[in-house]
Amino acid sequence: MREMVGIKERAERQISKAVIKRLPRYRRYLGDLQKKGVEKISSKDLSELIGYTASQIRQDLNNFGGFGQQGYGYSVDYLYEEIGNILGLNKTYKMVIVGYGRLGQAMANYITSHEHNFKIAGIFDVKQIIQDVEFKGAEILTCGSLANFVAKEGIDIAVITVPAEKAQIVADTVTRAGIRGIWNFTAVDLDLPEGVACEDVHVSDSLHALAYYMQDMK
Amino acid sequence: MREMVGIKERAERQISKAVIKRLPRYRRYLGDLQKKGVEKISSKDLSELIGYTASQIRQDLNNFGGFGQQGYGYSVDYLYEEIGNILGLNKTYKMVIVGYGRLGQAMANYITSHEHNFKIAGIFDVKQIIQDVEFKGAEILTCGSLANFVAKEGIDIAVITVPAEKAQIVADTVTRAGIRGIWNFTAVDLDLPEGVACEDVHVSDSLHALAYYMQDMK
DNA sequence: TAGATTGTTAATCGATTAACAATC
DNA sequence: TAGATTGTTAATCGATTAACAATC
Repeated sequence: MREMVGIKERAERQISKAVIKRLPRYRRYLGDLQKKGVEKISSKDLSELIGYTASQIRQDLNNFGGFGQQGYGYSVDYLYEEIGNILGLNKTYKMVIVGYGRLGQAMANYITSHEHNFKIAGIFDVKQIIQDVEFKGAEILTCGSLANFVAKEGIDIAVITVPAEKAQIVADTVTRAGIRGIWNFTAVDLDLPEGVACEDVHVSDSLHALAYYMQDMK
Repeated sequence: MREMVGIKERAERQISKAVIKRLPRYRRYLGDLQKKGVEKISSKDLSELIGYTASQIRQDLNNFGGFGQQGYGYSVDYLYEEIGNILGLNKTYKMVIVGYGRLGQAMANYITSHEHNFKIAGIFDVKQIIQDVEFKGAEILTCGSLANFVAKEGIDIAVITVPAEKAQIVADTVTRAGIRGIWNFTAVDLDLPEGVACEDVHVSDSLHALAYYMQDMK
């Protein structure tokens, strides 16, 4: 009886943000190893590579299951795959990019060439863009049709690369249209309803942290 | 005697990354309040705005000094300024952008229009770029002249927006030329000597974390 | 089998929150 | 002055590290 409570608690205990932030990094290093043809790795060796303690690596992974084998280590292929599954990278996601300035273009490029689980279904901008009217199969449309497009096409993620002042209104629009995730590149913390996931890429905050650490240096 | 040890320890104790990451965010909210003409704010009210506990806000700030006034709260102007000082935003920084693809262009735009403490002194790319030969006063040059430029101009920060494969070699180049900080946009963890600060903007990791949180939702 | 290395529990460390005396 | 709110100490909570039994 006590054991069952323990198991239940584990299953329901929600994983801390710190752990989740480390998962893509593990996966990245495993991908590199894979490319080098490495077949297995121990938490100790991975630790030296990635810079977390072996203990932390094992703890992190065991939040989700036992992926290793005693006396052997972890299969690189298998662990790469499993971390992908944990992250939800066994699915594909339909995206819209909202704001097709240089940053929007950069992200469109990046996603199509490097993130094969993420498909750009549409690109939106206030301006009707003349040249480059289609981006590798994705339509480029004006913002007026955004809500409709998201709802009709069942878009999962909106990439917000508009000027900061327009970020919230875009978020409201896509939220009402049923978006499930927002990838926010503006220097604004969006106000979102429950059930909409959001990841912020606050470049400004990052730059200011860099300035801080540069002082420390000298 | 015991007290002095206490004081010394405080002065030398290094502030945790978690605290530093929150500082730009505090400053951002204070900037917003400033624009709205708000003159003072209590840790309680700031807490409601920003989503950290009042206790945490006071703890964070008191790592660096007592910026408030009992019974009153914090002066918005003064605290904004002080956090800027803590972050090192009372100085200006000379930058180079290395890699002038769409992402490099986006960051050049962003920095010149929003980050007035950061000056782009030069932009570098493998290709000799014909049109747009100068970017608001910054020269656009080929990578061959990068090392020389960094050393001669006394560049503080290199913004690395090249393809991942070239990130480390660029880092080595600017490091040898005496750079003090690197703002890294590639999906690579750079190997850097002591004394060079680095901030990573790993968009891929961010996107994969988003995928994770979307599962949770539904 | 013996050696290696995991999975997991226990110990430690650090960060967050609570509480309250100091003081504006 | 009385009320408000900080600065700071103490308590709590959570995350990381250490240790080791399980086991391949």
